[in-house]
Amino acid sequence: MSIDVFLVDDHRLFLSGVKAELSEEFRIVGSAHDVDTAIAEIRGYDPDVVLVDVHMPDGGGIAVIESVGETNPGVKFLALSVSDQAEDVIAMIRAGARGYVTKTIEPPDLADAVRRIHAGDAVFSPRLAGFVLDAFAGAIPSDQDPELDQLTAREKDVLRLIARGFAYKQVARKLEISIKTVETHVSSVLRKLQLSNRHELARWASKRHIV
Amino acid sequence: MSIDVFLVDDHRLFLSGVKAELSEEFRIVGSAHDVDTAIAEIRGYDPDVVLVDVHMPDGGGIAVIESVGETNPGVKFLALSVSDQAEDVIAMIRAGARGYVTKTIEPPDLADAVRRIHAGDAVFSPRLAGFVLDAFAGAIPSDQDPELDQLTAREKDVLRLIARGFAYKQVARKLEISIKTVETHVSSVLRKLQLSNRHELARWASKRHIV
DNA sequence: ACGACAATCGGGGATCCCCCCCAACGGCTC
DNA sequence: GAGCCGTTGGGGGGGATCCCCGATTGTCGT
Repeated sequence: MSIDVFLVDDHRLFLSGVKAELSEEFRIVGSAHDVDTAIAEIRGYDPDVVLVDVHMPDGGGIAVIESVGETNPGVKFLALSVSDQAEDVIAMIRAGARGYVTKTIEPPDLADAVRRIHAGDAVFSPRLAGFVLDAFAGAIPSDQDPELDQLTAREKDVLRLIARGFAYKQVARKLEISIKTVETHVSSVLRKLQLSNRHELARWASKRHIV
Repeated sequence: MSIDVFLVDDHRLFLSGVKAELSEEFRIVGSAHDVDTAIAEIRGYDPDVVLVDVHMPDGGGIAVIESVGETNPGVKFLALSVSDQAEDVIAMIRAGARGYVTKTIEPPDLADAVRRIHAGDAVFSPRLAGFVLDAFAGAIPSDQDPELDQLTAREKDVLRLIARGFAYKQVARKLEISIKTVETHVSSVLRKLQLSNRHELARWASKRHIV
């Protein structure tokens, strides 16, 4: 029941270092130092976990994750990089990586990370954890705004549609009421929320993720 | 150099179970089974890690995390709950928890989680990891949209201001150009992005986090 | 030198948005 | 029943937006 691990890194020295450190505990089924052979070999071996470098020629780790992900959805990826840049982390997670650790990691911690990735965990270096948490927290505010409570049900209906960019006429048609009624509701909403026009209203709504 | 842990759970049986399992490895400096005493005692003990239940009377874990977070920013929180509902996870992370695990966790894994939380890691149950990753991936698209490349520099300037809710007149004043020029740019942008009016444009921009 | 294009500006007109005024109906509370 | 409020609708006016037409300047590449 050992875990099959595949390594991808364009620095061969680093590759052999990782291999040496992990081979005691895991079965290293293979390794590659460029994107194309990595994709081909991972498809063949179908390992449990792939450690993949972020920055490589010909597309980097993203290309590997996206290509393999389509054919071998069971393979889990752990990004391993010198970079702790937000955009790199985001890009890898978007591509489908289940974790991201920097190369400053200690060998025992890396082994632990591989185990956790295989168990289904998400793994991030301590420094990146806070960043990921912040982004996650900002992702879906969604809580009840007390300001929304001052609005009546119908006003909220109108607000939602206005926030989506519909013209008064379209809102009227969707709610099956007259344009004049839509105007009345919008006026009430603007007054209650202390806004001056529908553009500010749309902005107010988008900031609150009311869509 | 042992880790000081404080426990908060309104179920005393569960509380003593956790205490029994963790007391070998960690120093359990105290525990509480309601929100108010939890807040008071955590402030006094200033532990390294607090295990806190999500659902409790008088505000639940959120109240504990938010109150203590203001006075003792060094305290790290691990949410421990029977619920794996997305809204619970989001609420706790927003409050300031550094991790969230379900109570189905095995004792050794819980001990491991406490260690990782203390080390600065973010910890999530395997089932929650995918959810958190998805939310994170959606949080900041931010990558280069190929559609943005069709726009000229000036058009993007105008787009940014329109997206912020400014009227043409205000955009004109800010960019020190005529209203007519603003209209021309907006028209080009609308045509290139296949949108029909400035409201859809504002929405298009807000979805892409162009602000 | 010529064409292509970005950026600037304008006229005119159709439509949309915003804000006043107003009023009717139903439901609720006092 | 009288009053309050939500929801519905209307008139009219002034400003904002959108699209059609046009134009000039400057830069860049062939």
